[in-house]
Amino acid sequence: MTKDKILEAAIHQYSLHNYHGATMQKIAKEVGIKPASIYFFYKNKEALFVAAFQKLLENHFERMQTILEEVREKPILDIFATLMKGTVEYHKNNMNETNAYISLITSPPAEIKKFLHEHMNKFDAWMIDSLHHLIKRDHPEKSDEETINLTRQFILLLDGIFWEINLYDDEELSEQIEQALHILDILLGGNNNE
Amino acid sequence: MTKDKILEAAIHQYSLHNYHGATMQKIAKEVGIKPASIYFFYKNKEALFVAAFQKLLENHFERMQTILEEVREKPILDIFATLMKGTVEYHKNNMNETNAYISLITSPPAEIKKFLHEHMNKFDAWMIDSLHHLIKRDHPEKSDEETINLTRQFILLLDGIFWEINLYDDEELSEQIEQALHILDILLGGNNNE
Amino acid sequence: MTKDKILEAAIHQYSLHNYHGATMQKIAKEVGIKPASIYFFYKNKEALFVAAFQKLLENHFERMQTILEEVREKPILDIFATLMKGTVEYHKNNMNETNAYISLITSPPAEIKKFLHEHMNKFDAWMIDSLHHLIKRDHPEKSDEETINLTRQFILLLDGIFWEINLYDDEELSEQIEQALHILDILLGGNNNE
Amino acid sequence: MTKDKILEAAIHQYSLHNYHGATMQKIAKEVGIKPASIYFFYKNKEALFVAAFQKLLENHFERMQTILEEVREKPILDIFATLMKGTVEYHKNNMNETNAYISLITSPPAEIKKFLHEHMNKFDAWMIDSLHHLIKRDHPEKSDEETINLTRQFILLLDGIFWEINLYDDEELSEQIEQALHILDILLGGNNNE
DNA sequence: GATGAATGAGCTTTCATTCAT
DNA sequence: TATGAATGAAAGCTCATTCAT
Repeated sequence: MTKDKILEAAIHQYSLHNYHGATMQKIAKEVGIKPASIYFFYKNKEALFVAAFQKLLENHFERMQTILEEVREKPILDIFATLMKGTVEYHKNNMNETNAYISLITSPPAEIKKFLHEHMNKFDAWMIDSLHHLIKRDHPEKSDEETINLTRQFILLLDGIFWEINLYDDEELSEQIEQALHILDILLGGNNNE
Repeated sequence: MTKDKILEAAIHQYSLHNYHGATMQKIAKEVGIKPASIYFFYKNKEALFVAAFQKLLENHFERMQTILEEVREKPILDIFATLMKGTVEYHKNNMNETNAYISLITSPPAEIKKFLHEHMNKFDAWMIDSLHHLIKRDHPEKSDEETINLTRQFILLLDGIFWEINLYDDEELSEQIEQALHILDILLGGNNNE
Repeated sequence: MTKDKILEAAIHQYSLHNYHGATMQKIAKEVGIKPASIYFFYKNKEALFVAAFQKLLENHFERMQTILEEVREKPILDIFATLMKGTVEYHKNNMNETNAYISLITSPPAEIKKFLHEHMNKFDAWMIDSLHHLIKRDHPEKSDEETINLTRQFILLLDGIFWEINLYDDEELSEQIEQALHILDILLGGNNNE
Repeated sequence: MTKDKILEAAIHQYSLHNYHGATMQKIAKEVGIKPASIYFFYKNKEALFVAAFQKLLENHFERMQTILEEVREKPILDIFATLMKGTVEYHKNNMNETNAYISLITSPPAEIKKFLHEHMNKFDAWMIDSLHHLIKRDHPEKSDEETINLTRQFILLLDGIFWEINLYDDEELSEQIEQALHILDILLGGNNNE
């Protein structure tokens, strides 16, 4: 559908050139229509991007949910590993969308700020809740506080890896993931691996 | 000096609106001159921003060096804590410049890419080298491999905290820093909880 | 059609002020539109003028063909006279376009140079061929070499007259045309006029 | 002297880009000074170009006088030939100045029009007078009218050659000069081929 | 649904010029 | 003599948007 193609093109152009650089011209060209036609579907540029950003955030959320769903039967350390590697892999393969996501978070247009905040809260709550539950499943001996802390620590490490996607090449990044997983192993009490 | 004031205004406007939104008009207004005057000092917008980005990266480097210099006499865990808190504090107080820095790293203009890469390498090498040396000082019993791993783990946690500056409010961020320091404590064998 | 009117206005402004002085503003004003509208039809100023110059040269060619067509039944000396007078008359009445043509030939913009050269060759070949044929018609006794020389001599005299349009007023120019025709009369062997 | 160098640079830039394209910037650069410095010598751009054009015309006049001076002892047909070849050679070697001269004549800036007209009259009178005298010297049998006509015819052919400098390459131009000299030979009654 | 044609606003940039030094 | 610094004006051009078709 044209309306969706416009949305995707908008995200793509935003990832390449940011809001001011993502012109209606470029978006239209990517879709294969004329700029005037966009106005049939969206009132103006602002409305288009509000829609585009919402889609972007929903995509991101759904993707993380899918990754988690696929590994929830495995032991918790494997889940941690898969989430990290899955995140990296996805972002390496979708640098454009990732950059758009980062741009959006670091300098969100005023119109989307409220929506963005709600999204981040929802996402955070979901992640903490899901992981909390899974950790408990494998480590019923841990207290609630311990479990929550572990969740937070995982998220911290995941965020570290996420940011380093921008900084390191593949090999270095793999090493950093190993470091993260090693830390998680220790935190889970598995450092008695000997 | 006008030339420097233009550079600062360029960084500021870039942090607020990104490259396309940082117009010569706005930059000139911030300096208190007319747009045409900018061209006396810089050939064109691109040249101005190449200069601005170089300055931005150098600022960032110098600042980290300063922070480290001020705490190098303290024990290593304090150094870790100070570096993290110093980084967060600086960025919280200079959100504009931080956002400019993040923008620059996540979507660097083609002209600055080479310079950016060199900078990141230099910065990384300096950080690893400095921390390596300081860890050795306090923990001479650790092997080189252990020390290097520890350095990498610290950097990973620091990057996590850095990215979370964008996501969390002050209180949550403090908690995350605590988590990070707790992990580092464990990794240093501090609370060998046994 | 707007697109054609823009072309004509471009030629006119070029004839008045040369390339740098023929501003999009002035061209638009002459057409009765806004400058931005020109860019709907032509990519930029350069593209507009490439098109304009091509049209100018084609106009010039067609005009000369028309003049020749109208007199081809008359004796050769009359043809010579008509071509000369027709050229002068046209140029006197269209000084702007003539000046544009002269400007174009004396300092052609780089983009049109190739096209210009091809045009001049085509024009030259056509003129030599046409005249050659007509001279033969009236003077079958002349050798091919003589005919070709005569053609060249006519073109030389025509070029002299063409340049003198810029130098002399009407009366003096008429005298010079008389001189030219007198020479041609002699060259055709008609100097036994007494 | 700087003042003269500015003048020369102005002529050169004018020949390359016409009045509007000959910027103070470019002129200054060619001289090796800053644009502001030009204003010490000339009130403004217009004043500079009035001076430049006057110099250009004087140069042209002097050059023609020099050429004539060098050959005045030879027979008249040689003088004709030398004038023509000298003109072509000079212009071929100084295309820039020639183009400036042509530009000036075909579209003179309003301020110089009066001066230009006077110059052309003076130049014309000088040429007719000089040639008239030299033809008489070699052909005392010719009437005044014949001599004047011959002068005019020579000028006509010279103008034709002059214009064709723009149109033809070296070889074709040489041929056209041969044609012109052949005509002049006939007009002088030289090869009364019968 | 889609677009050709048009435009006001605003962008980057150049230009001639000024003036204190 | 010469220039560093500055600017008003205007250049070429882009952009979001409109509207009749």
